[in-house]
Amino acid sequence: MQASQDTKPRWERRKDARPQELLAAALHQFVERGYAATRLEDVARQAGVSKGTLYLYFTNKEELFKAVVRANIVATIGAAEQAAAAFDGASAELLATVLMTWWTEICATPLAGITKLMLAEGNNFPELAQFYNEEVVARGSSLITRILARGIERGEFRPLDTVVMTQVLVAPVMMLMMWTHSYMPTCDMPAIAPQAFMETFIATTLRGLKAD
Amino acid sequence: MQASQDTKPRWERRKDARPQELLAAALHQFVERGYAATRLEDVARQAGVSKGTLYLYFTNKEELFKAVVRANIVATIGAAEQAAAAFDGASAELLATVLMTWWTEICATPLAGITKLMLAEGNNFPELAQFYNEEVVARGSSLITRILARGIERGEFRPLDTVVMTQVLVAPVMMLMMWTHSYMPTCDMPAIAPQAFMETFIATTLRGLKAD
Amino acid sequence: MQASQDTKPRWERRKDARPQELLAAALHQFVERGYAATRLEDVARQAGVSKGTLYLYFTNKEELFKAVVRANIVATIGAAEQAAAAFDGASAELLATVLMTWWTEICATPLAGITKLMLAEGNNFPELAQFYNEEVVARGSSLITRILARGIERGEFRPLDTVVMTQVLVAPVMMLMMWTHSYMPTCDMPAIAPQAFMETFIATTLRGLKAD
Amino acid sequence: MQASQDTKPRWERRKDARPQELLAAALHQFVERGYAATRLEDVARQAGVSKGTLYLYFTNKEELFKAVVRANIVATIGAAEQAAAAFDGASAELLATVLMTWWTEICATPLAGITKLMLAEGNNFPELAQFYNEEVVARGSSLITRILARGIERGEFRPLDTVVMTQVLVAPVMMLMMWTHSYMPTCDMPAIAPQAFMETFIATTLRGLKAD
DNA sequence: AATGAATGAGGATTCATTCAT
DNA sequence: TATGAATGAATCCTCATTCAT
Repeated sequence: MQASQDTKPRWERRKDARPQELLAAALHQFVERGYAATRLEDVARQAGVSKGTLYLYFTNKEELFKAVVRANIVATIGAAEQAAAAFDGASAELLATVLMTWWTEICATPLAGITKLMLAEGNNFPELAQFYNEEVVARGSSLITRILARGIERGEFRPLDTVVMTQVLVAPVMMLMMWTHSYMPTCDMPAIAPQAFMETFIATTLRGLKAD
Repeated sequence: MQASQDTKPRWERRKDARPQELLAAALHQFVERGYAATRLEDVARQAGVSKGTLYLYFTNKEELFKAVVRANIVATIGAAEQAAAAFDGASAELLATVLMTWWTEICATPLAGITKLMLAEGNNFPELAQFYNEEVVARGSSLITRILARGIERGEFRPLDTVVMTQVLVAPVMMLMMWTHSYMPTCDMPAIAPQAFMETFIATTLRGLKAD
Repeated sequence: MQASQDTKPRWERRKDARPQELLAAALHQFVERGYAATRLEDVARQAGVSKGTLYLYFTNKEELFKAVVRANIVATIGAAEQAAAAFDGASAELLATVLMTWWTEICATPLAGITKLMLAEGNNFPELAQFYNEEVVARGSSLITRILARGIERGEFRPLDTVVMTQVLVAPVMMLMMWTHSYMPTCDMPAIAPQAFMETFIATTLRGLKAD
Repeated sequence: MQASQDTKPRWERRKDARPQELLAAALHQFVERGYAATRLEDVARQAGVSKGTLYLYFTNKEELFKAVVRANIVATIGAAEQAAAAFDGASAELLATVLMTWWTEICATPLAGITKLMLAEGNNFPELAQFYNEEVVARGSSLITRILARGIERGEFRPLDTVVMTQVLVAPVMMLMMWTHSYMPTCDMPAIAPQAFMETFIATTLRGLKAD
């Protein structure tokens, strides 16, 4: 319990790392199995602690899941919001940056599995769906919508319905995440190449948005 | 339960109708809840029978699910295969017909929920995934691939990699089904208009395929 | 099922034969699986009738079992009792005859499986055990006891405790039946030869009983 | 639940004792009811725990049964094997010791009920039958066969077929166990006296085996 | 803070028995 | 008589959650 300057005994450093380890294990299991099928015992085992310990840090399964989302996705969105607010250059560049950040930080990482999970199981867990909507979907969408508005306002983008355009931008990427985390890649169909998909998608979209 | 002029005793009409009623109820529940979360008791209740009755018609949950797929999706694919084999006109028309059939018979009906379910839970039920791959994905993909080859052979379509092109055709539609059956439509984001999506998609694609 | 010269219409002959067919099927299943593990549906199927039909002839599983015992074992005991009552010769011959009848009619037939079944499951079905005791064990034992008494009375057998001697006679044979119907014969141990066992057993016993 | 001087907290003592308590309860239930008819809930209740607790210690019913056999019968056989290997005296004495150990450790205890159970239900549970054959029947038989061979080799026993003789030795004892655990002892027939049976059996057999 | 033993509600499946036809 | 569809109680097993230590 006593604070100390880096000279902490190993078990204490351990204690500080615990939540991180638990969240990492939980992310892995949720992505691997889905929400309902994830057993907290497996999460605990993977983190090297007992099942009971999990409950010292997280009230229940639902809160554990929310914490995973907060620690990873929400944090990333927050950072993006701040970066966007501070950004001073061309809106096209800003948009490209935000989309590529989404790609590199989330889509191309195991975190994409969370998006797939929400699409897949959201109906069965309304509370989770609502949480995810508020903390992730709404904030993320709104960030993009605001960038679009900024571009239009500054005469960089053609005038268009920013909300609809946000959808047009968001949907394909979500679908790509879904796809890469379903069993489909395993099956006979030759794989979709996500990297190429994203690059083409962003390039095309920015061209289409350009004023004149 | 409704009276009818059928000469059979009500009891026997019942027996004939049972499998249909059970399959309908099962489809509804599977689409509503997903595979794992569907309780057979709920399926039975919705069909107006007891739990045990289900087992008179279907060996277990897995077979029930397969039966739902066979009775609906596989049957539709079979019909499409036959129609395609008998078709004599332009390949573009054939392709458009097959895609629109897919749309009207499956995507635009509750059956789309089955596709979503497989994408969502296929990883957790490998046996189901294999079945679905063989009976649905492989057959469906192969049908489209053959139509593309037919078009190229007849000089109607530009020469292209038919397998990759099949993916390009299939993936967006599967994604659309996924989307319409996730909780996302419920959320703040304005809905995607599937009908418009499909029409645009087909028109664009056919234009892109045309030779010259 | 085969035609015959019987004047009755086929379905009516069928009706008369039904109980026999059902009892035969039930015997087969009970011996094969044991009492608890026998499913009435299998009995019905083997007899070529529906499950419901079984209940037209037998109130329930228990009564079906009792009927099997009555139709086979009890009937045999009854015949033996009458034969014994009518018999006029040497007690040793009578005893040998009774034991050999037991052997040929029961031990060496599938009926031995019923004895095994009672030994194996009697504890779980007290009502059945009591029935079997009264109708089979008590009557059978008492028949042998009376033969022993007759032999002693007529000076043919040494005086001895007839009840204990009955046990000595009965137990090994029951054991033999048990043995031949357990899974043990399947296992590595070389098989016991029941025929030789019985012949030796009877010969030895009669020698041992002889007066002087 | 009883207080004790053990320094461990009651809770931990409990944990150590649990498997034993569960095995004891399981043995009791299996012997009482047979394998199929034993409900795991009853085992749990008798051990004073809930259904779920059982599954903390044993994967499923089958493994629970195997554990009962291992902890009791297999262990006893192992001890007998070692004792036999270390034994240095007359083969007749060794054989008598082994048979009497079998008697006192198993036949005369509730464990005999396991033998009865296997004879009674082995046919319905092939996996269990195989396990029991390998771990108990084969090892036990082989132990006796080796003792017979030792006696013959050392000129103590008449030359004879050791495998057949093993059967002659084993069968009656198994039958005795069967008998004492069937409902038969409850019935009208005067009881077999197992103790006397075994003593006579061993004495007679050893006499018969003696060379010259 | 950490443990891990214990719980018990919940769901898939089986089968003796009933009953409308 | 005969059918066979329907029932529902019974049982195995799982897993989120609790709590004594």
